[in-house]
Amino acid sequence: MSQISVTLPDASVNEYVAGITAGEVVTDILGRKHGCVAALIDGSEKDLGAELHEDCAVEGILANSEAGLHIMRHSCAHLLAQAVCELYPGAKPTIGPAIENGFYYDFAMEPIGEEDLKAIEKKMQLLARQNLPVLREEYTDEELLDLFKTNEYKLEIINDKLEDGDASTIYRQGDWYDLCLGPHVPSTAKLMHSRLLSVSTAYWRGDQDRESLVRIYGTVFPDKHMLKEYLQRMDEAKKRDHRKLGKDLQLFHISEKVGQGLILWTPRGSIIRQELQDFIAQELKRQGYSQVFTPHIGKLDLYRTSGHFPYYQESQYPPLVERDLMKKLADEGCSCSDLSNLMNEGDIDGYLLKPMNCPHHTQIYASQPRSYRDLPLRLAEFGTVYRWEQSGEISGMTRVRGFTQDDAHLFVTEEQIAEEVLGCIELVQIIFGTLGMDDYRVRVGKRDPDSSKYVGSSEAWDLAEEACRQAAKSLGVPFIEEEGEAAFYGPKVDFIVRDVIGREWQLGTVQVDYNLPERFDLTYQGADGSAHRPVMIHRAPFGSMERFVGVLIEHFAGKFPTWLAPTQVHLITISEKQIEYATKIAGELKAAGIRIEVDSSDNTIGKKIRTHRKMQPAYMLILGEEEESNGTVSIRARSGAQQNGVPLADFISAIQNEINEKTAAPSIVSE
RNA sequence: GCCAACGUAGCUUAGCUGGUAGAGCGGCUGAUUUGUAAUCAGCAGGCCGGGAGUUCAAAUCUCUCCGUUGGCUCCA
Repeated sequence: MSQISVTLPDASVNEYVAGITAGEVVTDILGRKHGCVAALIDGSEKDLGAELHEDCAVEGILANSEAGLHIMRHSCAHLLAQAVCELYPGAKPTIGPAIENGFYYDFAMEPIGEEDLKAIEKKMQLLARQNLPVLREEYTDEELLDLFKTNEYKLEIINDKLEDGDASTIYRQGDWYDLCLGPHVPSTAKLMHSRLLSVSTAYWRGDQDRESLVRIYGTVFPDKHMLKEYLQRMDEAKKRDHRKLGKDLQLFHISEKVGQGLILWTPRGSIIRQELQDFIAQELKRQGYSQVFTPHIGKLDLYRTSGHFPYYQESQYPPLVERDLMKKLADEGCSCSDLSNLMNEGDIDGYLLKPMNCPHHTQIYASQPRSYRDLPLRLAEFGTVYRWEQSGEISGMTRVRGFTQDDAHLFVTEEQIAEEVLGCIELVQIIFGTLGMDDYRVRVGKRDPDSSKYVGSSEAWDLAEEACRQAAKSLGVPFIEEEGEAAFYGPKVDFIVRDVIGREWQLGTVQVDYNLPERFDLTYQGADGSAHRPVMIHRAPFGSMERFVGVLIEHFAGKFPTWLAPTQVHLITISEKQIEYATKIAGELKAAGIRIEVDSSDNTIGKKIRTHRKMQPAYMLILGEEEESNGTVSIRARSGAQQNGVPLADFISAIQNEINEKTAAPSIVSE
């Protein structure tokens, strides 16, 4: 019997009999309770059951490693499919990959509800307990086609693979098997700690025109404890949902009567927005921006010139057409599609709710002759724009149909691009830094080389993409470049943050645009006396006020830093005897510019604290006999920590300092 | 837009297979004057998302529209 040399993770080499399995090697080096679900053989992931016939390097993949979790999730998707197939004999499994934090599996079957998940879960547990070995089996193409002959989805996958010349294998557990490349855990017993999370639907192969399938999401962990911890974390996350907190803290409201995706900022939410706007306006002043204001609508022709009208018609509110013209067209028997054609051709004009601010800003630029000495010209506006988002996409404040961008357009010379893009990016960093948002990623969006939706010359695109890449590089944080993520008019640098449920939102964005200046024929006179074309930079550090505040609510879990808190200090009297004292203190705080609320009701102190905690003021001041006779206040922090007997003047100067410094969390009371 | 689930007072919710609504919180009114996460009592709030249908009878069944949620698709 021949021997093979197996290199171990510590670089030592062991001799084994050829044909030994990876699992046996792992057991040999780590012991029986090795906690591995698969193995790396010469760097590629394989089953523990894989036989070794040649010299190689072997390393166990621990269940609680990233790679190990991924394999478990994938295996658990199989377990789910097995359970579903046993419970619903008509169900046809399609695909079921591991995803971040879990897995899903899509089935062609009759719709099921959340309540059905329990039974499936139970079945999975049962199958896990049976400790079914998960076996890899190889078949010829013909055999594979035969094995899956009743499942047209699997057949489609197999046929695609055959076209690509790829071989495939199946994995078997008990009587059930699935087409899969693996690797998988050695037995279903590794999948005891799973949980099904939700059921929804998805299209076969993500194609709207194809069948819709039942998708079941779930997750799995190596032990009970990790599963519990994960579920608790998800639970916590749900409590932070800005849609819930927005209601509880009275920050915004969406009325069916006003319309889907249209945010009504209530007084408390408006304070946050206003503070943020003031903050950014201050930075803009420092960076040499000019404030402008432009109307909410513009002529269709403006957007024909900019290209937005033809490019993004399906995501715009329909144009407004003059009443008399409408009537005339109607009398002439003009149909809706005729009208649409007339508008497309430019034969009739109308007005559009602005989907962007840039076209308006180009007209401010063009309002007078510009010299190179005027550049860069930086025009800033909190501009409200309207986009007809698909109804199913609308959600809370993060995906809406009307929103206000903290927009600006910089008109620059080509030489100024790099520096100005950098300035924009720094602005984003200042904002994110101040708010303690450090969990973001940066993406340089480039054009998709295979698509024709882009405008402008290829040379201009190359230059612009390079400017964005350089700017992103200078950030000192990792960034990725993604093809196909550019706007139709130019490349961009996006700042993407995650919400508590793990969804990603694009917030800040900086975009280089060679296109609009061309389309609007914008020029400036150079030092050489001839006309040159400026370049436009679009940038919005928050992205939109709605989305930003939505994400911010979740980021702070409603516990805003003092400078943003809708009410900063709540005054709580112990009894009616202190009403006068509370009124006096309230007056002084207000005079100091602090946002307060006074509760002098006859509720018990416990009740009042309970009630006011919910609104998350930065501080509560407790006012009783003791405070009144000493002329002091007792400060209660959100945590419950308290500092008694503080002179009011001391508190005022401390909180003012905290507000001016935009301290990330209230910190006057030491814990 | 597509698929699915859901929609009962301001909020959270009870109401089984049809017999026209119950509660807690909040609100208001009293009593109470309180030292740190719910003082007691009383009162007022509902066209059960809108509309249509089936039925002697609909919050409960059917259809349709609106909205919400979870996904899919999309996101200048």
